[in-house]
Amino acid sequence: MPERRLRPALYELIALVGKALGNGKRLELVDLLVQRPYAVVELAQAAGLNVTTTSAHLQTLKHAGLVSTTRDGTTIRYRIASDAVAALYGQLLTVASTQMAEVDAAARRYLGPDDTEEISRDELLRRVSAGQAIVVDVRPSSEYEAAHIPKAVSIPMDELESRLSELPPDQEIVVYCRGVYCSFSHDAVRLLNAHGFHATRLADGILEWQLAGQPLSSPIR
Amino acid sequence: MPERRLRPALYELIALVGKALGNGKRLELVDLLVQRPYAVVELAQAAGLNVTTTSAHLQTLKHAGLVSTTRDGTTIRYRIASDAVAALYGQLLTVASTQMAEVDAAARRYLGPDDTEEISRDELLRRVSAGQAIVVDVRPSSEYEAAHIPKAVSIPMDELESRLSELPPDQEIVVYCRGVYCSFSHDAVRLLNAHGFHATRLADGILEWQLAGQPLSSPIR
DNA sequence: CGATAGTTCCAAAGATCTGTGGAATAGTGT
DNA sequence: ACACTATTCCACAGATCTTTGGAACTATCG
Repeated sequence: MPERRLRPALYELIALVGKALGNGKRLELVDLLVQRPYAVVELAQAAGLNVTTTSAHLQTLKHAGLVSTTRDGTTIRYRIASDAVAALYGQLLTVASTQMAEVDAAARRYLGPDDTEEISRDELLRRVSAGQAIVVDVRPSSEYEAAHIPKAVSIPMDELESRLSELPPDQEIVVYCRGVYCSFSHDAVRLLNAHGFHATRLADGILEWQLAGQPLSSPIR
Repeated sequence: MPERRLRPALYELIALVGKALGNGKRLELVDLLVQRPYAVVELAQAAGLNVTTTSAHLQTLKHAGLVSTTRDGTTIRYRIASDAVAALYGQLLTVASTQMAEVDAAARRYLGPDDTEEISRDELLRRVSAGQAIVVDVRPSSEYEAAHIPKAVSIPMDELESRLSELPPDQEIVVYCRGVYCSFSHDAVRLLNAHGFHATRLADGILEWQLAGQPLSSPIR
């Protein structure tokens, strides 16, 4: 049994998955791809990278089995390879936020002051089914179209200020976005409350919603 | 809002967790630490590394929040930081094995031919409670002592051949070890069957058993 | 208090990773 | 076939990671 050589080789291969998750820019890409399939140029712009670099990162993710591709004419669309990958990413975020104090500190800096009220998934469901609250999805509309929380309406963050009149002034508004570290929902709650609405936000986002096995609405399914 | 700089910083911090999982030797260390707390010298020997390198890897894991330490006299014992970390490692193995064909191939090379019968966790429980089978834990006895499947007996792999007389020749024997990629159980089944026993193995190991929420026996708990 | 065992710190060499322009490739539409 | 768009391949410079001996710490024990 020549296992003295085979075991390190096996673990080195598994480590490719870890390596793929070991770069901030790649995590930003995964963060987007968990929401919906994206083309390379879109990802490059969203992550603030040039296209060549983005392509290289995507190759890394692909070799690690985390994403897959489909050709659509001249563009190539990358998507998350399976639900197991989304679960892995979610678990990575969980570990990072619970085990690393620095992550928590950086998250607070990024998301802003702790001045917004958050509610749990169950609480959201409860308030919505009681007719107490309406749910607003502040992600880009393309992500809303890919999948969203049932009954949520789509008002992308960058349109929110100009579409305030569509919202009820006397009903609670629950906003949500991509995940725990998505800043849209924090910003949205601040904006809404500044305009006299009663807004709260889902504590995490649609990633965690999905991983918890909650139902989603999506066009084809 | 200067989030243009804060978001990359946040993801770069989270990526430390990925980086920590992005090295084969560190994964081998995590694989051991999931079983029980270990001292640095023990880990160095088990992973085939010199102590300095092992210490450096452990620092990396610690900074990523994956392991924690306790001092015990002059030795420092490393342990997995939380169940969430074990779950993350388990999910990493799941993704690697389901999404990367090369991992599967390397696993087959390492674990040997596909000549051993495997059974599921539920099947193990069924056969044991029906009195059909006995369960043998072939991990090192120290790991058995830390936690094991209820009713399992401990016969470490390197003692198995000399302790065959302790086993019932006419009853099914189910062996298990650390996890999916642990070779002990495969080798044990081959050895037992070669000596005329009827042996099968648990498809994965105690890591997956624990992550599935199955009960464990351990001295203090 | 000096000797010892276990661990970490330090510095340096070699390997690997990251980001970048420029060139190459693969479909689309004219 | 040609121009055009989206993506990937290539090569290189700069940064980061890995491994290793040797020195420095820290708790224990005689």
